[in-house]
Amino acid sequence: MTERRDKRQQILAATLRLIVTNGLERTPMSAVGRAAGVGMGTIYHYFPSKEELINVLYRELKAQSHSAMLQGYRADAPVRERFFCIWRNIFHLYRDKQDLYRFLEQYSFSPMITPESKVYGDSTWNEAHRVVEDGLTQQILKPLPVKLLLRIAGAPLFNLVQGHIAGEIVLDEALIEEAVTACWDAIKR
Amino acid sequence: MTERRDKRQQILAATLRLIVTNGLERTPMSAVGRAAGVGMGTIYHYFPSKEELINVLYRELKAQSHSAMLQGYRADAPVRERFFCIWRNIFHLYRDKQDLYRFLEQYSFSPMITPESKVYGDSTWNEAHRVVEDGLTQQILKPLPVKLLLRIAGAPLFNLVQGHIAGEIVLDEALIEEAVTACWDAIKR
Amino acid sequence: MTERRDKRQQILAATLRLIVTNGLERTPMSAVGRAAGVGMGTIYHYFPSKEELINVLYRELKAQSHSAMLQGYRADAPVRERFFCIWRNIFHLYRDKQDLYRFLEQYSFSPMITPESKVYGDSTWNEAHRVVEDGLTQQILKPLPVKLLLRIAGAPLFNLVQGHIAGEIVLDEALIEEAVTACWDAIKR
Amino acid sequence: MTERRDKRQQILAATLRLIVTNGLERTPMSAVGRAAGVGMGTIYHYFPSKEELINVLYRELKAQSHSAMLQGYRADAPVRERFFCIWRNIFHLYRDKQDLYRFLEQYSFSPMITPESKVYGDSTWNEAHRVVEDGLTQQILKPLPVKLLLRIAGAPLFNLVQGHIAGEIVLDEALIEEAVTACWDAIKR
DNA sequence: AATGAATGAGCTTTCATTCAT
DNA sequence: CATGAATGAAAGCTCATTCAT
Repeated sequence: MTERRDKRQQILAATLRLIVTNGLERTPMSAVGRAAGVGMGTIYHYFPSKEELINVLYRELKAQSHSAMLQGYRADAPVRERFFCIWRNIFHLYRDKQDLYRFLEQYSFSPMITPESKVYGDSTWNEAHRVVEDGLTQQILKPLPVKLLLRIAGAPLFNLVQGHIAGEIVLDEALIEEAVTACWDAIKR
Repeated sequence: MTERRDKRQQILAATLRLIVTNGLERTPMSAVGRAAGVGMGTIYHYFPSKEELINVLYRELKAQSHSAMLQGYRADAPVRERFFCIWRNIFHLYRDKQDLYRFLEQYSFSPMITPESKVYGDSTWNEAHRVVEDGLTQQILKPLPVKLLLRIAGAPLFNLVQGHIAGEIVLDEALIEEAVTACWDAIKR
Repeated sequence: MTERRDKRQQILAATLRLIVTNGLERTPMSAVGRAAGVGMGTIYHYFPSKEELINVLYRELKAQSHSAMLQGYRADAPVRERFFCIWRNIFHLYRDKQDLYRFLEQYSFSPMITPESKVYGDSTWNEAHRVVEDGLTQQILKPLPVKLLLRIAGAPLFNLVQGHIAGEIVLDEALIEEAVTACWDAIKR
Repeated sequence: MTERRDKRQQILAATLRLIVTNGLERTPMSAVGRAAGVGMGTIYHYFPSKEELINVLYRELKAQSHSAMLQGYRADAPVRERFFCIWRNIFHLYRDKQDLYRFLEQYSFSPMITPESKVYGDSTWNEAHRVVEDGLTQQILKPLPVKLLLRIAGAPLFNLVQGHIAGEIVLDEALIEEAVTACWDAIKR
């Protein structure tokens, strides 16, 4: 039983590693098997196809983002504090788990990710969504569509980590604080 | 010959169309030929390989962004006005040429785009870079690294158009104005 | 598994047969697969590329020549007898395994045969080399460089089999005896 | 008119050069055109196909061999002298025109050379044939089939030049003399 | 006569998936 | 459960040949 989960996890971990390194189409299933230390056919016991393997990986990473996002989160705190908590968490997550970040960055919009997975992925943002709604209700934020506010404030999360990976900037605690503040400033009244 | 340029342009146009529709790896060269109305081998008269074709396309689209970006731009205008001009232009461009937008969105970080092409693309931002520098000098903007400011204010350009394409929001003139304002608010003092 | 070696051998045999019949460049890998009774992809389990397949074949045939060459060979026999033994063996081998002969004849100097394979092949001549050296030491042979003597005496091995295949001459035992004598006469004092 | 012959010759020369360097199948007609300084289509004014081009080249080189072979040849000289003259000439020719040598070595038995060309090529040896016949009549040579004698004595012509090109031996005048003697010894009574 | 852009059949090679062991 | 040899469709690319100019 733990064996089973182990193999499954090994396969997922190997897939993530290989894909961010070599790209989706340059990662044959045989290479995944080799890197995971299992036979190629074994992968097909856990995942019916490469596409499904990728989609499962996508959803697991999204779930990981989701729980990381809510570390130390208190639903009863003021809007601004909740916003800062989530944004900080995401910055830390992406900065520290670059494989996760790179995968989501590159494949979130790939045709290989099915609409179902995308919908699932969107739900990751449920809590952020709620924060923004509350901010609107309390008239703390600009009176614009929620989706718009979320995108405006959320976009830099990806973009800045990219700058970090590229070596353009160094996302230390101080800079993350400035960045979150900027995100907040963008949408606050 | 205009003929010559025609064929080249037909190939590039067909490539763009097919790739944003089906994805890079599901766009065989034979399909490009068919869609462009030329023989498959003809593509190889104009581009030495699929990789180079993609990179040329990338660079041409970047160049297109660059010139669109500076429509109606006056270098002697105040910083805020220059910022608004560029940001508005990009929003319009991406919103109205969704193929261009989608391509850059999906493949800017693909391993198929060479580092040379990426560097080429970066120069597109020269003018935006200058605007931010001027803003810093005049103490209009937050005292943070230029690269950071650019990424914070630039990230929504992509992200919002995505929302527009997904049908989540409608990027009309009013909303673009709000969005540019939000971008500005994120980095202004 | 004997299975494994079987498939490998089937592929090599089919390759040899097809190449001597149709030529290297008119032998697609698909035809090799068909003739060997295996799928085309299977060939690539055993050989990483067409080039390597050809080189392996080349080396195996060279090794076959090598062992055939020393049938009934006695290293303590007189130089002349050792020379006759080796030369007779080669004549017989080439005459009776024309595919082997034709392959070596046509592709020994093809750019597809790598220098490494060529070096490997050369060692086949070690024993002949030794015979000639002994002949020089014993002053039975003309006082010329070993390499020169070997080439002078060795050249007809290929050329006569060619005449046999072309139907110009019939390499029966009597004629082989004459031919070996002629080779010997060419280099003896 | 001379123009015409010039272009034709340029094409043949370029073909020879490219083919011995890169191999027959890695020498596209476009490369021939480029190297010959003519358009690709022009080649087809002079030669109906690549195959015919190669065959014409083969026959021209054979003709060149033929005339080189008879330099200073006197049909009324003694057999031994005539033999030495022809053999010496061939050695010199091959040694000094290595492109010619390499081409004949590699492609004489290629399936691309038509039977007609091969027959033509064989006629190159007419005079050598006559010498051997005379040698037989005068009972100077071993009583064996002419074809056999020719091959035994002729084989080293190719093989030794190969050693020269490979750097194993240096075919200077002295060594050529020894080699011709060895060829003669092989077939003389 | 001379050109070289255009063509597409055919090549080598890859890889998701199956299945006998 | 686990394996990995076997498969063959499909990819990128080459090049002999044609033909409009």
